[in-house]
Amino acid sequence: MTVTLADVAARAQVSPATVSRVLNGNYPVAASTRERVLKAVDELDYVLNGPASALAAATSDLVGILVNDIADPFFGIMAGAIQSEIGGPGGRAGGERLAVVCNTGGSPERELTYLTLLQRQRAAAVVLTGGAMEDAAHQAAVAAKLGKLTEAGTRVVLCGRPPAPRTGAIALTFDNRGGGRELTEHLIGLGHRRLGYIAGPEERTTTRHRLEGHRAALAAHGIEEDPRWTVHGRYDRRSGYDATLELLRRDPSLTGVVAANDSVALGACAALRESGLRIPQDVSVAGFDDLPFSIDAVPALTTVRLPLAEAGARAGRIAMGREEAPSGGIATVRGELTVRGSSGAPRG
Amino acid sequence: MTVTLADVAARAQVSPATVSRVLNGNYPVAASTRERVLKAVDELDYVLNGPASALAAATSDLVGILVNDIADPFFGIMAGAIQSEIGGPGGRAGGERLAVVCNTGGSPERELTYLTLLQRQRAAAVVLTGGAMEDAAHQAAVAAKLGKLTEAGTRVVLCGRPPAPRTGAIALTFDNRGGGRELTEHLIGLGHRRLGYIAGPEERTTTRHRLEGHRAALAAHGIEEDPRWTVHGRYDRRSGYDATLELLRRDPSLTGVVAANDSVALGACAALRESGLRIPQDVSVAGFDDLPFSIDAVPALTTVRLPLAEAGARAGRIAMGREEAPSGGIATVRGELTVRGSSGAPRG
DNA sequence: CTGTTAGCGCATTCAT
DNA sequence: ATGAATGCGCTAACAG
Repeated sequence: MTVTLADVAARAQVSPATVSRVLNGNYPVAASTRERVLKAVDELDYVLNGPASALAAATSDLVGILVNDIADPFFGIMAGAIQSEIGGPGGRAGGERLAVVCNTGGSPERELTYLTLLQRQRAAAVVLTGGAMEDAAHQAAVAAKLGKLTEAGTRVVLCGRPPAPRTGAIALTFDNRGGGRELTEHLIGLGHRRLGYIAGPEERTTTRHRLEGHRAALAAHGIEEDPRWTVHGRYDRRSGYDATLELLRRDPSLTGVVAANDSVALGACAALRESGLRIPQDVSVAGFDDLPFSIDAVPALTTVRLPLAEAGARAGRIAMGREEAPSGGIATVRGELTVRGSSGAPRG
Repeated sequence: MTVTLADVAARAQVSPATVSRVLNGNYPVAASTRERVLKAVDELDYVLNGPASALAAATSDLVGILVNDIADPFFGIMAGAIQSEIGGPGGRAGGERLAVVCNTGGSPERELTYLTLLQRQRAAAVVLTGGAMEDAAHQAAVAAKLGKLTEAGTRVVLCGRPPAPRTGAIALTFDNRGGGRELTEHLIGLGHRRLGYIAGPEERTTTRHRLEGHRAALAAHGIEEDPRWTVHGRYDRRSGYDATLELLRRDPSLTGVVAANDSVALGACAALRESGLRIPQDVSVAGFDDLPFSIDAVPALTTVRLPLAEAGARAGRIAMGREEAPSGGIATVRGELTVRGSSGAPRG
């Protein structure tokens, strides 16, 4: 019923081994026989059995990419760049790898389960993107899992994620702290002294680092922070909207709102506008990431541009062994302060 | 070196068969022995070999989701919904399926290659999202491939894509034509007679259907279309920006711009604004899809809301056999006209 | 350059 | 309820 390699061999009048060799292309085969084999493959409409092949060769062509939220372009852009370098269909790499993205939805359990599933499949490589959860138990579990993966020969790369020491994983981490600091310093430079901060979910490295950068800037300029000025939420628009209303309620005298990311900033803008406040005349707004839509906000968002596509591409190349890993296994990717219309001098 | 099922069996003092049975859970096993086995699994830190398992069982737990552009939330939202229903980690389905999304980048070759790769892996199901390429040869090739997949027992579901007759694939198609028509009728109702249209890439079903709806509306109201009023581009912001400038150059008297989707509409807004035109007082703008950011445009975008998450979830359930397929294997999902501030009466 | 031989690790009959 | 035996389809030595 289902066509096997043996069928192809019979039709091409060669041994199964020869068929395997022409299919894998990593062994010398006479041009004439190769053609005969290819012809038989075509005629029989044969497709290689992936599991059988993986079992026999003890390796697979699966490459996993883990993302926290596939609906968020932040991850989509990275994932797309990684995938294009993995070389799957149409990629430059030639080999036909199955680059697949797995959506954890920000859930620790799912992250771990996906890692196990990928381990099961004997994945060739795994790339984890975005911030990590800060729960100690979970971090330990992930680290253990990553250690096992690298030990088993799976290349593991972290992209936009803090390093995982002693796991063998290569890390390309974003300088969220530095970016956050630079951004807030920009606002302080404009004269702001009363800044609200809409943070991401607690227990996330990205959230913490960006917030730390913000606070470092305030401290460096002798500005004492009011506890009312910080609100935690999710990384989405709605969260920014709600949090901004809350901030306004707590302290109407704020002259600026710094958001965890661009989506949150967009929600903040909406809330301010609906509250009858002008941006930036009454309140300045800043985001983070510089996603494509940020330039279309009105006014355009001041933000920190993260080279998501570049970082993803590099992570993909490293995962494929086509680029050398950074020395020490860790490289820091910096963001670039991008000033646009949403930030200006404070009122009054 | 690597732990196998046999090792577990030895440690638990049972036969390999028994270990297999407790792991798969679809066979009666005494509670006491089950515990012993599980304990051994835990102690040895055993992970099932996916390829071996798939080979022996002749089925795999892989489910593929094909998207045209993973960086576009249009696809991200659908993919996320599909994945959550597939039941992978944390999904409601219980089973541990590896739901993976593959990014074709809109390339026909990649689409085909991914399909082949998934076929190789003996995927349990495949969901194809978004519009299809209209190249006849490619469509035939895809149809043939889908036929083989369903024939081999892989469930194939099309989500937001036209039906593929005689392939055994279930289709949940979006009513792009109806949505496009309704949208343009809304503008005509406001008094518009000179409407520019920024279409997506040619040779894409989505592009054609939306454009056909637009033209049907014009025809129904006796409006003759000027060939200068239609421009083709990509489904992104930049394309909308460029196309709008081009439209303005060709005919400055246009009173409205209808865009292929929301991202394009955002670019159109930017171009209009930079040209000193007010929205909607000077020119009305409309998008399609109602992606999350559309409500944050200034003014908020008039668009057609597509229930992406709902459709994706349904597609996922059908792919898992947890929901009955629509009668005839085809269901049409309608969009909903969503009027917001970007559309108004024409000037003058 | 090509054929032969032996498993890869597991799921499944068939027994018991 | 459990064990023993067989083979899934392929690749990797090893010969020649």
